[in-house]
Amino acid sequence: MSRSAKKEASRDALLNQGVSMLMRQGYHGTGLQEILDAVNIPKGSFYNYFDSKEDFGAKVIQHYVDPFIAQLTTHLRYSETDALDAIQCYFDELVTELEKNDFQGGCLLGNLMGEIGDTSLLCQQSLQTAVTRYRDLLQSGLVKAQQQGTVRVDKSAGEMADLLINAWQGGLLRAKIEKSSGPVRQCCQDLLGDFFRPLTSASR
Amino acid sequence: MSRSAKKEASRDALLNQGVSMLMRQGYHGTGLQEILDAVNIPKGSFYNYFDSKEDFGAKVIQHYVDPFIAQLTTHLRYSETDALDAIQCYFDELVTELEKNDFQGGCLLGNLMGEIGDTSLLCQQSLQTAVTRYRDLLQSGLVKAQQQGTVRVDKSAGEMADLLINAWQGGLLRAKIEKSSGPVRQCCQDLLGDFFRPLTSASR
DNA sequence: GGAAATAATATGACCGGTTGTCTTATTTTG
DNA sequence: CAAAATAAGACAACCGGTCATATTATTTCC
Repeated sequence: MSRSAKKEASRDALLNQGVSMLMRQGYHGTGLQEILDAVNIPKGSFYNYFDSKEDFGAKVIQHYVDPFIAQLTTHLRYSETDALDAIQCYFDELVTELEKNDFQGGCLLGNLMGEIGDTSLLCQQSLQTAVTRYRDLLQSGLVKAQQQGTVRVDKSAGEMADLLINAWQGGLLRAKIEKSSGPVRQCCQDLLGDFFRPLTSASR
Repeated sequence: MSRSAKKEASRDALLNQGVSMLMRQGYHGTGLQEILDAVNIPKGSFYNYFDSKEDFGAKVIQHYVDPFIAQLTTHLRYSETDALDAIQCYFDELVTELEKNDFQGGCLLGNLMGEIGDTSLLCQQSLQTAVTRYRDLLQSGLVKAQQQGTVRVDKSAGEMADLLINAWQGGLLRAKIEKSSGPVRQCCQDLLGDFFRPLTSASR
């Protein structure tokens, strides 16, 4: 294994561990030592990979959101006929994952927005771009669904994407303290299954 | 001033300061020393008022939510004819307050749910009861609005209360990192001004 | 090609500061 | 004066960050 590849592997291990620990214990609730121990990397090496804890946090945020972007992208790609269904399937997967983890953690973006959203400028910017990336992808999916006639067109896809993300975030917080997937399930049902639907003569 | 009244005053000062600092800097991001200094109470005295930092956090949560309950209750009381309007006015006030604070802090409940929602059982329970109190009050307002015919009846008031709270929480997080009241305004408009409205022949 | 010199990287002890908590001492009260 | 409330300060543990040193890699020279 080449030198730079090994370095990249260590970086990745730190980021992965960072995602899981920051999500569960928060930014200030997680020490660097704790993360480094978990992946067996010496303390002194940390600053070979990242400039500071704050920089690390910002990188962890980007690392966290990548798989979600990929997952949603996949769903959207292989479901050209029914984008709304693709979105629903995607969120169903998230719910399943959440249940598997006993509702721990929730969403790193939401947690960090609340904790350090206005104390760390670096992380704030990282959170902004992460959320925007996610939002824009969701918007593109909703645009497709609009074109397919499964989603109402009298509201902009962007507006609906925002609402869905916001309600999902809030639902995740509730799910976390109630230890139940009820809140997130209901939120998806209310929006994707009702509010976003086009008005037909038979509806409601 | 009686002895117990003075003690109560110190307790209150600590709780008020706790609300403001925990909201802005988070639970782990705020030290007891910092809070105590701000209200000029010696460090050694802290444990005369609270059992531990965790206990303090739980009490701060309850202390935080009280004014919101009172504020919403007032709006609902003095607006027997239009409960939906009362709810809208209430949220408008919240938006104004948020703008006045330059979008800092957000909601203590949301922030702490994310940060310590599944690491501190004590705070988790406190968060649960606080959110439930708030939700139930909002639900009662929506029931009134349903009876007044301004809110659709084919969805339960509880379901809508949950959705509103969740979307509001998410919107607050977005507002915080975008430094804009857009997200929360839009969220209120989408739900109170559209989704919750009864279906009339002229709508949409 | 092999040895010596040089550069680059990895590391763990250590820094000043702060954490939450507790024991001990002082002050206040009835 | 006894009892209870309050304050002081010590405590060990931990924080993020630094740095001299040890290890490894690369280049230079014969």
